[in-house]
Amino acid sequence: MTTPHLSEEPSSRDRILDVAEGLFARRGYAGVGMREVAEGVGLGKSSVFHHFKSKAELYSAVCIRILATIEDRLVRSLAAGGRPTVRLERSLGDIVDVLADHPNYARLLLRSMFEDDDLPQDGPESESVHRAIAGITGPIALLLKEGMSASEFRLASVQHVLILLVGPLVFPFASGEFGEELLGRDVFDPDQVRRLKAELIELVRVGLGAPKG
Amino acid sequence: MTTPHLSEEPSSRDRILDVAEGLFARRGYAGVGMREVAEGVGLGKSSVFHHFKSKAELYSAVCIRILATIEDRLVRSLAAGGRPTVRLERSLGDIVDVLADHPNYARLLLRSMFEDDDLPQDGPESESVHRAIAGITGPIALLLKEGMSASEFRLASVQHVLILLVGPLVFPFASGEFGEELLGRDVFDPDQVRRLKAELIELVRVGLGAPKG
DNA sequence: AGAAAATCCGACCGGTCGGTCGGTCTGGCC
DNA sequence: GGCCAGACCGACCGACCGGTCGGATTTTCT
Repeated sequence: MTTPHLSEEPSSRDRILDVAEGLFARRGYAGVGMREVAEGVGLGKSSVFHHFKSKAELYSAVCIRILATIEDRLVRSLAAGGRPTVRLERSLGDIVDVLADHPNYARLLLRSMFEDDDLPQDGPESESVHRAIAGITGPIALLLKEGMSASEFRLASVQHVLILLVGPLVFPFASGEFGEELLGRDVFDPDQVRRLKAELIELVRVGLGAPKG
Repeated sequence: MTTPHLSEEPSSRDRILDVAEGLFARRGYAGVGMREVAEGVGLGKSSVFHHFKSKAELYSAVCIRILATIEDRLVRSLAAGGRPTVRLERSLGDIVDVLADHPNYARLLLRSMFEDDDLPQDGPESESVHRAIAGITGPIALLLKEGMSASEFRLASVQHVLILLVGPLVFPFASGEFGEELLGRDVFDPDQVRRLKAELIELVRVGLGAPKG
């Protein structure tokens, strides 16, 4: 890999990831051709295969980069301390910020959850994806459990609440036309993001029976 | 179309829809070939094109059938009367039942929300899909508004709450491996469905500040 | 300078894609 | 009988698919 000459434009590898991320988010794994990715970057198709040895590997790399970004933000958000209610609200808000800052993320993540079928089932990169997911869900599960133990949240099944939380967190930013039609505005409009975030946090806070954070 | 000789097995058209529904749900629009659909039904590819003049039309037909099923159930559920809280809980529960009874539905619906891109943007069948969606979201929005006016629900932005509700309703049943790993059990296991439904309704009821229904 | 390594490319491969075509077979109708 | 409409099929089309290959070009190291 060529060393980027100090604060230069991103490497070809990163630009491939950027283009692929957008395309996979819009059209899904099967709907995107490597030729298309290459043209988007301004390279020949063979050059893309030089950086990623298969389409599946490229897809995994895109997913992993997204998951790592979210996990990183989540870890920092949780480490900032506070009561469970405070930490939960801050975490949810921060994840919303990440999703709102990167319009591709929510779609791609949702897609990736049910596109296991046409991907290498047990490759080494699939392992990385699983670890990254666990790195996100794990801490949140712990947080929920802690909050319930401390009687900040009402008692409930942690796993079921967790799987219920993913939906409202991710879906709005993946909903595209649907959400736009429902809100009458672009979902990624800063004002809509703000209101969506507020309503989400309020719904979760009240829904878990937590005190005002 | 051959007249089905009174209470006979489903027509070829319906069997094509059944097969296509499963395939589209598992692998998405671009990931499914018409040849594959035909083989699944036991017909030649040309025969499938005889019943649906294009792949896009077949996809739309599958979506419309699903949306119609849900809308039908929702309308009946809402018509059964009761206070807003009661009607909302019953509606959510009934929709969960539909999604749990048809494992393809949630995935296909979620997929269809962000696969607009590679579909005929403004065809006549896209119109039908939009009407069907409006037939589902509209009544629920009304219900939310009514409940807030009657002070059964806390005041909030109806649109934002509505878009937040879609996530937890649909996502768990589309989550596949992810949900299975999180719960340790198949999401469609009757026991899991029961608990998921209960947690969802509780989360929404409490989250909207509604009294016990 | 010159070798080695990284990057890039055009041409090509077998296979599959959505879709079309001409035609067969069946059952109902006059 | 003759006729027609609908269901069905195999063969085919051009385009595109993921992936490979040999070689050209550039960068880096010594």
